[in-house]
Amino acid sequence: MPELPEVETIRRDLEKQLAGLELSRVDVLLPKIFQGDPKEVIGAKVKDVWRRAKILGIDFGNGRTLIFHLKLTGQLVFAPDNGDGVTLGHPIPFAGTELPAKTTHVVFHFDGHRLFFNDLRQFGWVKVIGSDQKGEIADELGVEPLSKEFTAELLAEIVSKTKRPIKIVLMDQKKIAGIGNIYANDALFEAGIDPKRSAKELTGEETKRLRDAIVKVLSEGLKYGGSSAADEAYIKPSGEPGGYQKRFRVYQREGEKCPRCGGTIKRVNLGGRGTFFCPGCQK
DNA sequence: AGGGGTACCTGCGGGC
DNA sequence: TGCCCGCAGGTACCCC
Repeated sequence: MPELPEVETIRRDLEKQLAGLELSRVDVLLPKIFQGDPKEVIGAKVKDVWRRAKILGIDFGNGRTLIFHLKLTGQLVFAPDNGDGVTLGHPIPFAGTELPAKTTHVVFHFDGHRLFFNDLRQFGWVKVIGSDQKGEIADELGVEPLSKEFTAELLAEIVSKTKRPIKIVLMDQKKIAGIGNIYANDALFEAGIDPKRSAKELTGEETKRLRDAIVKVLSEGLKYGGSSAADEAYIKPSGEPGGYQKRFRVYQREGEKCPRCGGTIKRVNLGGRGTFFCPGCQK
């Protein structure tokens, strides 16, 4: 699922691919996922591609901005336009090689290229806003974990305010922005902390370890171009998968050996979500 | 106000 | 074989 490293990978690719291109046409195939008027961005040129938490934004020269949330199964695929549609060199999850596919909900036409928004589960969305409204989105979200503002002190302050399980807190976008299930599980393993622990009970030493672990796993996710595990939809705009799934520490590794102590990785349910950890070395 | 529960949606695995 | 049920999962929204 697209979390901070996946969305940032998409952003970096799209920034190069879309630079200076003019949007000539928008096909909205599933109206409920598109909010606002697509006509407001037609004829405008791409000015900037940005990310905040798991939200991706495309600023246009006319003062309008497209924002996307990929939720669980959203995909953005950028490919040269050969007329009616696009044939990819390799199949992508839930869409195959021919685009638009059944899961394609919006098609953005640029000079000689198309950007496809696909989403199997239809939880994701696209919205047209004024570029001056970007701040309203940012204000509702917590600290960016890969920014210099994300210090051990700030994390200590965040965890001190709630008794909820630490894993739930890591995934709370209003507190820390961009961490989802994959990186929450792996960061807690890296820090040696049990995901069920009450946030406010963490010691200063544990908070420091956790801060470093979050930065480490997110940076590693980014380095490998995100995570494209089995049954996950995420791919880069080119259609290529990421590589972090090969480096999962505990995520989706129930029953396997713990890479640190050799114990067995367990799965429990926390806040309705699959939670993976090693009882042997996460205390 | 923090926190718990539920809906949104589709494909798939398990059970019979 | 094939159908049906239940489940996964990020976030918004409702309610206590």
